[in-house]
Amino acid sequence: MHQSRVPVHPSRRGRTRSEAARAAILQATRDELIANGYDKLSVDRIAAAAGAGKQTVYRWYPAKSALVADCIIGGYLLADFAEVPDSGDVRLDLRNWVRAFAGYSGQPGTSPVLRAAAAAAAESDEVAARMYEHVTSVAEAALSDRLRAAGHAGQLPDGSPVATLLSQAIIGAVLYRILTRLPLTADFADALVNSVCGGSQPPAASAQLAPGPAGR
Amino acid sequence: MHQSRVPVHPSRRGRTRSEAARAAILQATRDELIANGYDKLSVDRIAAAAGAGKQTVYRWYPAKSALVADCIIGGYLLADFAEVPDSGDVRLDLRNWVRAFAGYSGQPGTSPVLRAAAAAAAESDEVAARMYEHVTSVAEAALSDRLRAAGHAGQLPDGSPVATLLSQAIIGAVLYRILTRLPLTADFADALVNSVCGGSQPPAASAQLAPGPAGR
Amino acid sequence: MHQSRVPVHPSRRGRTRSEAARAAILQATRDELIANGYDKLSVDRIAAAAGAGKQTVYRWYPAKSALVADCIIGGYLLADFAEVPDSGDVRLDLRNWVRAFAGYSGQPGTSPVLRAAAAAAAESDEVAARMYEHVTSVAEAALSDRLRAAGHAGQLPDGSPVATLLSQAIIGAVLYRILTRLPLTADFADALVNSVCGGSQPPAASAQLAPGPAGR
Amino acid sequence: MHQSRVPVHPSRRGRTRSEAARAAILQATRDELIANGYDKLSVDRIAAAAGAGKQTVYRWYPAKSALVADCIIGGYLLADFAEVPDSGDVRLDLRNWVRAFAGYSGQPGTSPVLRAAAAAAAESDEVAARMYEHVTSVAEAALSDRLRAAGHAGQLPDGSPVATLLSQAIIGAVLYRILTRLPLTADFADALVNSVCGGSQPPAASAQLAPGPAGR
DNA sequence: GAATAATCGAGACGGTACGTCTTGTCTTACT
DNA sequence: AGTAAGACAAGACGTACCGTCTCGATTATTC
Repeated sequence: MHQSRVPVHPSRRGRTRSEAARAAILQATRDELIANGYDKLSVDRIAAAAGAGKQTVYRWYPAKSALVADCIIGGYLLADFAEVPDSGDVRLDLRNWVRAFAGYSGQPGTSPVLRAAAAAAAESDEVAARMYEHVTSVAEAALSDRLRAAGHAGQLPDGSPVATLLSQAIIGAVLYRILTRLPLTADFADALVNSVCGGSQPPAASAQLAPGPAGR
Repeated sequence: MHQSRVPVHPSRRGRTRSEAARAAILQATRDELIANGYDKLSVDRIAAAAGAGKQTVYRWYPAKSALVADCIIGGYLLADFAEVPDSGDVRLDLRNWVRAFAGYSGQPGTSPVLRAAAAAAAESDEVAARMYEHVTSVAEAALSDRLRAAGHAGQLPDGSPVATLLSQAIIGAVLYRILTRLPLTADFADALVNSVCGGSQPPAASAQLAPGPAGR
Repeated sequence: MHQSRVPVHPSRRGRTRSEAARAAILQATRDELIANGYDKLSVDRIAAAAGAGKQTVYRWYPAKSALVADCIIGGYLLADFAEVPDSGDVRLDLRNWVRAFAGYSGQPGTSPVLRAAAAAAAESDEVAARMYEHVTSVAEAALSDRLRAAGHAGQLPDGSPVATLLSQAIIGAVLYRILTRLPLTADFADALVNSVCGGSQPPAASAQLAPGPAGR
Repeated sequence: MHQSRVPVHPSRRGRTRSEAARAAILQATRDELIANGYDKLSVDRIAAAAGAGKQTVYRWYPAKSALVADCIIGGYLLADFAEVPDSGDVRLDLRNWVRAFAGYSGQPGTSPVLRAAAAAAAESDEVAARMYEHVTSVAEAALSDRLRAAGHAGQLPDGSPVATLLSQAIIGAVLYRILTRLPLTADFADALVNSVCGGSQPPAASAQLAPGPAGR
């Protein structure tokens, strides 16, 4: 997948590429995505909305799917969930992370874009790889690191595979609910963390948590 | 979503709709899906391969996504994972279920189709609802029932929400690995179940863990 | 071209064919022709408008073009111009014939149908043959007979070829003006007859005729 | 003194339209027309044969009938019959003109195209107007001019209407024979001119009519 | 009368073409 | 060289129509 945002030679012959055009294109892509969804995306419409020529779009991105991938990767779609703070209480931290994501996904226009990301990943191996590399694996690693630390601290079963698989289970559950249109509520966040981390949860720590009934 | 396989009035006026044509269309869709993937699906090609006219395709299905949905729902794509046998050992049963799915997804042509299902669900609310209703919610319920039984048996934390969320976490983890192209191996199956069900602790430890948590 | 209006065996087994249906089909064809023109003709619409099934249409007529041909031949389109009365004055008789045709073609809905006849003849050799046989050759013969009689009477140059060619010239001129949308007025009728019969016109006879300025 | 130059295309922005593509489309249309006739014309086939996209066809021509019209107007179909030479003998000149047309129409592939022109004109008012403007009215005017000159020379009845109507009668007779599939022979050409221009009357009769010297 | 058979309206069928839309490339003139 | 505009080849879309086939229902004739 082509990606050369920074010119190799800062001063080269001819007109310099317009970052403004690129930003406008990504913004227009996001708008189109929210308005029409992934399958109705039209490069013509994006270019027109961005006030750019089609060639400019294709100069930056080799294909529509790459454009969508960059739109997501470039932070135009997903806020940063690469950080899982360590407060000492892993369940609290995970809960907050999932709650943050749930809150983010509840903002208008966000769900269509997340589903577009899923659709793009489903359709193209390259996009999937690129998106995994820059987005999901980052979140997965952040969760995994936090879980590993918790394992060392005795809050959870120790071991790298467990941390990795739990991370994937958490992200997967979120993904599943996005695709099935099940709501991502704060209650869901709590219940999810309680469930997947609940097996070895010390009763004391359990008491600390607000149980809040899980939405379906 | 259009769906009228069973005539409401057994004595319709015109020629009866050909179930054979419908079956041929679904079969051709499956073949196309395996060969080219969801985004390259062509109704022209499907109709030609099925020996059907395009109008016949559109008489049965209003859009490509609905066709794919019916292809999956109709059992043309997903073998039956609606059953989770109860051997008494929930971890064993879940492991076997995930292993079976992993093995199924490893068959040639299956992954593209599963990704197509994800893409179709991502693109259309209606298809997502229809697919959830007939496919994923069925698997989810099967897993959930088994987990609930395990909760009653004291093998896992009790409570309906826990069973539901663990089911979604398991399905979600599988979905996540399908979309990210991470391999679904038997080892993955084992590690996933161990992780979300509280590690591979011996039955004694298991008994230790589940004294009946705080409610639900 | 298939044509079996009269059953070979007046009493055969089974239900008798409905002449009412056939008449309704021709009437609906005429209406469609006037409303939409020849190229927009739809057998589906004709059948629906006639309250008939498509098969009934195709039981009577092998194809759309044959239907149009029969519609015209059967008198649903063209009134009878097979008669050229003989008053003794050939110019007067021709003038009246052309005037009658001009008047007929000026009736609402007639021109589209005449043009449809031309289009049908242009597109199909069979239809052209059938239409020539039943319609134009009849008119041509009627004109030709009258002209031949005039030749014998010394009013025009004698000879069969002259009569035939003049007939074709008269019909052709009318056809030309229909296709080019030039108006068919009474003045045109007079001027046409004066022009093509004018070469050997005795001055006395000329004075008898109202010259009336020819519309273009 | 400055002469402000106005470019024909005052700086159009995008790629210039390809006249080559247009020519290829017209050529392919002509070939299709000869091969299959007007009603079997397929824009898909034309585009494929021209090596052009369908959109390019529709960018130039709004509909099939307009394409056919341009094909004819552009000289791809009708050789030039806009000239009627003046040898002094009007019957000779007309005879030659009709003979030339008869010869042209006898060439293989010409008749289907002429009938297509008639069908296109019959089906569309716009096409009829366009075709009359560029093709038939030109021929009509050429004949008319020659006839008017003959009128002034005393070879025929004088008067503009007579010239016009005779022209229309000649073209109409030719059109009639094309649509009815009657052959256009040299004999027909001679007989037609003789008939509409007052028969093959002997020079004496001719002298009677035309006081001016008829000869050369 | 009962059986048989051709017709009827209705409408699905396999095909073909339509005219539109979209993709990714290419070609203009302008900056 | 980069840019906005937009034409280009290719090909899928969803609709319309053709002429055929198949329904259940409706007349007729023949047994």
